[in-house]
Amino acid sequence: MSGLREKQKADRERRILQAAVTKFRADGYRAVRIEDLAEMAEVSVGTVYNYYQTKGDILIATVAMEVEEVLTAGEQILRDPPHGVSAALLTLIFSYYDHSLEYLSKEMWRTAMALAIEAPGTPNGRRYFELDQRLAAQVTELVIALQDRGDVRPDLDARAMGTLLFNNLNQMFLEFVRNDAMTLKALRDQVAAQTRPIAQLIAVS
Amino acid sequence: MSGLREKQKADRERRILQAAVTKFRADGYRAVRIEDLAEMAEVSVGTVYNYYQTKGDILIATVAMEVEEVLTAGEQILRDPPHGVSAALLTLIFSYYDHSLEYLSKEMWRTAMALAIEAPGTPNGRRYFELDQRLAAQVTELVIALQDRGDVRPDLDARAMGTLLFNNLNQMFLEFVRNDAMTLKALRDQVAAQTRPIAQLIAVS
DNA sequence: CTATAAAGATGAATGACTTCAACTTTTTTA
DNA sequence: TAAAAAAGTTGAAGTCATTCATCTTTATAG
Repeated sequence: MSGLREKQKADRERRILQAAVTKFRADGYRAVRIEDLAEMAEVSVGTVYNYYQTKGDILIATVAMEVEEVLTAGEQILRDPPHGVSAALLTLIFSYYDHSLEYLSKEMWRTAMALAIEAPGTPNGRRYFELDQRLAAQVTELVIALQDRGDVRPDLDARAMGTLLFNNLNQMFLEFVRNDAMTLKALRDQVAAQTRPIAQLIAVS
Repeated sequence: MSGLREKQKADRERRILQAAVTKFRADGYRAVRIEDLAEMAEVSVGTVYNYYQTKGDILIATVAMEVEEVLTAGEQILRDPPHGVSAALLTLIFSYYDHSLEYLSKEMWRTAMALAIEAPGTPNGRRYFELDQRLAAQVTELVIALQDRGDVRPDLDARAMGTLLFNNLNQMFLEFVRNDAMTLKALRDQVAAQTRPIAQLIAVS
């Protein structure tokens, strides 16, 4: 029970993921072949498939790491949201957006989102979706916090509103990564224009 | 200038698309090989690629036909929307949903959406998103119509609200096709729960 | 310590999309 | 009508993700 095997396994998985992060960023998802990852990680092609079901799963695993960071940043904001419904919502949303391109390219986002849609049954497809759910839950949490604080009408269905706001910001992010020419500023401005009217409507008069 | 060549080209393209509609529905997108389509359309594999850039483009072309129908059905509703903001919005949204599975399976939708995200630069990738835009515009049109009729507050930014509502219904539809177990009724109920509060907020008191 | 079993790594083989150089058909020119 | 040009078709070859029977390494049993 020395755990040698376990240690070797963990190490191989780590090396494969590390190779993926590096190569995908440098050359783009498409251009990277499994063989390239295997070579960099010093394993065989077959071994890559012992750790990840598909090439897409590897990408989603890298995206998941990034989203985890985004969620952590979101928690900070939830601890003490800015005053004003609109400001609080947009601070959270913009923090998502501002983090999004730190490690991942638009191409990587596109591919990952596409994979999560196309292969919802794979473990990492489910994982991506679960991350989405956690982001949506965070937005809902913020709405509830604003309600508790007395900024938002108490009779509002916070869950429905949180989901709606998240669906909007998520869909707008999708449009952003689809369009290489679209700037982060344009994304922010559009979402602000959509979110502010809602904020006004749900705020206590 | 007999147009024989033109006629033959149009006929081949039609035969390929027809084969795609039939085969994709019957066997599923994945299971159908380009060779199968070529065989049914009585052309060679290479010829299929003279008319469509990728296998995915063929699928998107079939989806586009369906969305065109959905848009037409939506126009009917716009001509005389039901009374009440909530009822009008949900009638339009449900008409989208009810049409969606008439010819296409969830798998086909998933694949098409994934492709449109992943390959935004291809002609049919652009085409899919143009259809999305037209659907969003239709929702916006409805909001404006309700405003003109005096059902919705005149000071509301109809464009922002229309986009937001569409983004929500689109994202919920994505969740629906991602999850094979989710029923059309569950989709309707969830979207209704999200749309009604908004409807109430934007309606004239 | 040796033998047996279990777990995991390996890479050649498979299968499907996509490409492309050669071939056919249609159109234009003379 | 015949030759030349243009347009389009063809399917074999190339590429890359994925699989699987075999081999190697690690763990366990005697």
